[in-house]
Amino acid sequence: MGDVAAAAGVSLKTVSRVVNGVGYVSAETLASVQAAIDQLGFRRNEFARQLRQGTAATIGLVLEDVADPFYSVLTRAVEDVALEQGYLLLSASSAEDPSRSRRIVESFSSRGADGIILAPARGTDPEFLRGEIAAGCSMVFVDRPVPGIPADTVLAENVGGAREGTAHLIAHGHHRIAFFGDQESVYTATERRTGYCEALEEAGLESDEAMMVLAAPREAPAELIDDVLEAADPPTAIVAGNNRWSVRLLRHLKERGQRPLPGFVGFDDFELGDVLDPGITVVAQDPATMGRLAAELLLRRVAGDEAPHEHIRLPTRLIVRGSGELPGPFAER
Amino acid sequence: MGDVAAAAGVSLKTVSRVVNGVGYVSAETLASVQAAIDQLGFRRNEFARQLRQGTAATIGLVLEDVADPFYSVLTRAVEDVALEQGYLLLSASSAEDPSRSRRIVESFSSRGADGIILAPARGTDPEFLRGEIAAGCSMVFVDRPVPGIPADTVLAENVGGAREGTAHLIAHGHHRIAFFGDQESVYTATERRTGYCEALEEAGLESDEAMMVLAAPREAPAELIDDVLEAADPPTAIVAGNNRWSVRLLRHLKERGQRPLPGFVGFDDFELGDVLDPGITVVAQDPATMGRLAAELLLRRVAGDEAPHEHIRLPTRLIVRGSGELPGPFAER
DNA sequence: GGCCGGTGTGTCAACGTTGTCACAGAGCGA
DNA sequence: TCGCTCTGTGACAACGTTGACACACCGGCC
Repeated sequence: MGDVAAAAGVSLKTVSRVVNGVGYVSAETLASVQAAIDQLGFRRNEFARQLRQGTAATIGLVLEDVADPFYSVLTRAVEDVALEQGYLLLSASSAEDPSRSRRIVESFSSRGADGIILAPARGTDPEFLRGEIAAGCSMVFVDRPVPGIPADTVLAENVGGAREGTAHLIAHGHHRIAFFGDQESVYTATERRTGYCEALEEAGLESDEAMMVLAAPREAPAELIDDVLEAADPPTAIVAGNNRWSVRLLRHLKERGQRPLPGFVGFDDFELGDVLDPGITVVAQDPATMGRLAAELLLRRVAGDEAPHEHIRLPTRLIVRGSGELPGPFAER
Repeated sequence: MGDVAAAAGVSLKTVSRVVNGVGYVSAETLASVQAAIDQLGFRRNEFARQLRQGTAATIGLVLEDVADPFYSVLTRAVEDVALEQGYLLLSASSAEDPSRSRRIVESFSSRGADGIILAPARGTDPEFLRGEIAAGCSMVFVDRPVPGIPADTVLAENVGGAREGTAHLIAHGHHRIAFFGDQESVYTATERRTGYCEALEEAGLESDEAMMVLAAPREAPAELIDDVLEAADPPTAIVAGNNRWSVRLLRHLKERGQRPLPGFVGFDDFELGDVLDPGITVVAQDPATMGRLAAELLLRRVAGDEAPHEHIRLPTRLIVRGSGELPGPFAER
């Protein structure tokens, strides 16, 4: 900036005014400064600006894995909001590892993130997060909350959605329904299992531990699935607790050549679910809206909004495509 | 840092030494400084550090759309390399819009990105990129190059892969094969079409413009597809130029209830391609390796590696699953 | 004429860190 | 004893920007 000032024969401050478009600058001064800027290829040094201003117009996004379509769609929505409002977005995958997640949050926060949208990994230390918030880094939780932390949350209607999906199978004549969800320590997994159990109970059906698998879909051994499918009293229908489990199970069923196909309802939609035959009935979430709302909420906080914390529950939507309507043994006709 | 120094009764510089673990500090001084740091919850201000050091240990990643599974997997791989080497990753989707892409690159670069991995949007101004590189921001192009720019590239074997996929259909008795690819201005689209044309030519088949659609898969009207499928001399097989087109076409074929199913080979693998019936034969790329190699290459450049630019071509792999082996009218038996 | 607000420009300090230099004591070999 | 290296610490400037403040000029109004 000094060079530009010298070239244009003005003071540093005047160049600063031109660059930022604030304050009074005469037309001719402006022109000569602009010319000097263009000629020298000057670019404002953001580090110095950030240091001086104490802010970086940056937000962070930490979620389990960008390669998961649920999160990648959410990421894109956050990106769009951030770009629109002139914020830079930092993002990283926690890989569901609390220490990696913590490292990421620390690095974002020390790099001046004004706020962070966080899908907390299971086992995240609440005290740590509390400290970050106290240090001035706003937080919005998406997909999963951390109980007792003063922050906004944007979650899906996990219990209600899973209840509806399960009830849908029951209504089509299934009484013996298996549930496959993520590890017990994952919030959404237990919420959705709760919804599943509620639906069974409402229908007067007994829930059976042997019909519930809670494990990481990527790591669960195939035997775990076979144990359920080949139980003495096997299920006639399946509820998948997330899109990873849906894909895993559908692949497994195809490999087994399972016939007749069990009734199937997946939580969270996934690509090609409509193209499979039968189409896969799902309880769809809306990751794009989730991301957009979280980003807008966070940016409001960053801008100084002190209103009470919001706890948004996004409704789910049952999309009927065939697999959830395969008649069970107790179907009316 | 001043507060810590005061609390520990030492100079600023000594605190700096403790924080960075460089230089000589006596055990007891270290202990008292550490205590002061912990007590005050001190965190180094990265802005000031960056200003002083002139670097931010940051790299950027700009691609078309994180919500596209190809790019989301690539992103995850880049993330992992960056994290491993202590770099922060900035990433954003260009939405295939040159001006958005440019804005993103500028913002990354002015925020001190030491280098950028770029999947250049079609129509990206080479002069602009040249300027960024001259300004000290290393670049690695993934998926698509920008001709004439001094930078490393990591690309897929587009021509060879498409040729192999098309030849595979021909070998199974198809002589009339349609090609659906991205807009003509997209590098990979024309490369893959070239491979497709080469395979036809090698087999002594005539290529027919009416059998080639080059359009954005999201925006192409359904009639465009129907025009091809319902041509006077309709295709018996289809090559899809990317995973977006594969999904679009498979959905379209299902909606039409098209029978018999045309032979089908997709460029780039996609989730559930193996679960569909028949399984979808694809020419698979390896986005994770592409991302990893690009990130490693970029970090080497950032670290000062001045070796000649590398131009890596990642091989593709034909995965046979059924749709590409449906016999065509000229099948031998 | 004196005062005012609007316009245009410059000086200076400060943001928080780290590299350079300086200094001082201890240990040691010549 | 001198000079050397190793250890431990501090003073100070500099990174490039911007906010606070000061100043000077102009036209208009009482």
